[in-house]
This record gives sequence, structure tokens and C-alpha cells, in this order.
Amino acid sequence: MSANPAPKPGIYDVPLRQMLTYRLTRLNAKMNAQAIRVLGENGGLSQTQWRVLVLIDYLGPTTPARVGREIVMDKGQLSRAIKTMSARGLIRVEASESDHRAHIVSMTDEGREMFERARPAMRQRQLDFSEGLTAQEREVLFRAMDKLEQLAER
Amino acid sequence: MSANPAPKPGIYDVPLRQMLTYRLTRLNAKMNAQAIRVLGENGGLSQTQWRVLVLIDYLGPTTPARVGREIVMDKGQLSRAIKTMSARGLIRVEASESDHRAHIVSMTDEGREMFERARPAMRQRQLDFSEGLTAQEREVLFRAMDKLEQLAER
DNA sequence: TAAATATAGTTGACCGGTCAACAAAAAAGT
DNA sequence: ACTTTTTTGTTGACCGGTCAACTATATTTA
Repeated sequence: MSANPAPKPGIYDVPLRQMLTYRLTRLNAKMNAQAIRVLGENGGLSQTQWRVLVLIDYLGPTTPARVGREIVMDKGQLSRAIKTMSARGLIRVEASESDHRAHIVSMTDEGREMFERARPAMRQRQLDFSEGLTAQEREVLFRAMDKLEQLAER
Repeated sequence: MSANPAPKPGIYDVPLRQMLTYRLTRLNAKMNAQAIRVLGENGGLSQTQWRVLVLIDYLGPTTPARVGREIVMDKGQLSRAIKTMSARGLIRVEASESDHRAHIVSMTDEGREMFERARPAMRQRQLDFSEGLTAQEREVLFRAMDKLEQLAER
């Protein structure tokens, strides 16, 4: 974010304020930037790496394909992410016995350590977001996102 | 979106469902994809080009710096966007008389034509989003986004 | 069972966004 | 007036996401 010192209020933010896509992109960018900052301060995982570890933590040893199905993520991107994570010793990649196309990925001790190091801050961040909204706002927000997601799919 | 045939419900979407950042990224991706599709069907402007034209339409002839301040956008990215838009004849770039660093950008007839061609569909899309939500949902959604944006800035 | 189709994963190419360095001009501070 | 700081815009480098092609294996179906 090298531009935008302070979005001065005035007549100029009238049309943009109404543009949902624009607002959402902005919000998303800010939240991503914050996530990256928090992760950086707590071990230095990338957001992608964090998400992959969340999934492995949740699913237990699993396949990249399964991970990719859960977090919507390009196969190629995931393949590369897994390669670098494996190279950095965060995860273990083994061949699947039952399916000779598939791999089984699991956390190494080092990966687990990194994961647990970042987890409290990430959890707190999540909590801050939750608590920054009222219960009603939270509920409506999720409902609205569901609806918008459906609308965007057409 | 080459992965994800159908996010099967089940135990797997429990933790992600709660991850606001993740949900927001997904929603944003879908809405962007839709915007690009709609623009593609109506003249083929890119989303960036569309936004720049919206701003020029709104502000009248203006400078790239001003545009960049309104839509939060990297100077470099904007510089390149303006170059290609100028090359495609969508906008006119003139030197500013009063400020010899600055340029004045304005829509050409062709740019105006493209803009007006895409506008109804984009407006309709915006309307669909608005009407897909109740007034209360809309209001709460924007309020929630404001709050989250503030939280993400810390 | 043979052929067609679907899935897992890898790779190369491309595009867009982000960042840092830079030059020119303007504005502010002394 | 002179020096410093800020602003405007361009450019090169990099990184991440997306897409398409391809191989290998598994699954379906004829």
C-alpha cells in the first residue's frame, strides 16, 4: 500500500462507497496485509502456508487434492507451495499406498512448532474480528456473504 | 478456478466457515471473477480499466495521482494501466499546464463508448447485489465492513 | 477386458499487484 | 534565495495467483 495517505472525505467517495466489489476488495486487501504482518511477527509463515497447515491440522495427514478442495486453491499453486514447505521441513510428503497418483502430506515437528507459534496470534486476531462486531452484525455479515456468494456465481 | 468441483458439506467446512478472512477472500474472488466476466461480455474492459473510467467519469478530466488516491492503487500499476489505456485509445493524456509533473487524463469518444457499453450491465450487477440483500442486511454489511477495516488497520 | 473418462500432481507461461529506486518538478522551511 | 521535503510519474524486479498442457494412475462404462 504505497499510495493513499488518508482518504479525505468529500464528494469523491460517494460513488465508490456504493460499489460493493470495490469495498470488499479493499477490506480483503487490508485483512490480508494484516494476516501477513501477524504471521511475519510470529514465525514468518506465508498466508498460503498457514492455510495449508490449518487444513493439515484439521484433517490430519491428507492429500494435496483434499487440501485443495477445502481451501479453494489452484492445483499448481498448491503443488509449488507443498514443494517449498517440504523443502523447509514444515511438512512431510509420502507416497500413498492405496493410490499411486496421490501423496500424503503431514506436519513435521518443525511444522507443528511453527504452526503452534503462530496460532495464538491468529486466533486472537480472529477473536478481535468477532468481538469487534455485535452478535447481530456477525450473523448478518455471514448471511450477507452467503447470499452475495450465490449471486456472484451466476 | 480450476479446482473445487463442489464443496461437499461435512465436518470439513466447520473451521473454515468461521475464518472470516478466508470467507472474504473467497467472496471477493467470486465477485471479481463475475465482474471480469460481465465486462468481458460487454466490451472487454479489464476491471482496472473499468475503475479508472468510473473515476474519470466521476471526476471529469483529472490526474492519475488523483485517481490513485481515490481507488487505492499502486502508482506503478496505475502508470502502466494509463499507458495501455492511452495506447488503446480509451483515454487522452495531456500535460498539465499548471503542474509540470502532472498529467491530465480524460476519456476519448472511444473510451466513453466502451464505458457506456459496459455501464448498464455493471449497474445491473450492482443492483442485483443490492436487491439480493434486505435493507437491514445492506446496512449492517456496510457497517461491519467499516468496522473490520478499522480493525484490520491496527 | 478394452476403451474412454476422470483424477492427482507437475510444470511452463502469463498477468496483475506490490515494492523500491529513480528523475523531475513543486512546495515548505530556513 | 537556498536547501530540504514532498509529490508526480516511470521503470525494473519480484511474487502470487491463474490457466493450459502433460504424465501417470485410477475409475467408469461399453
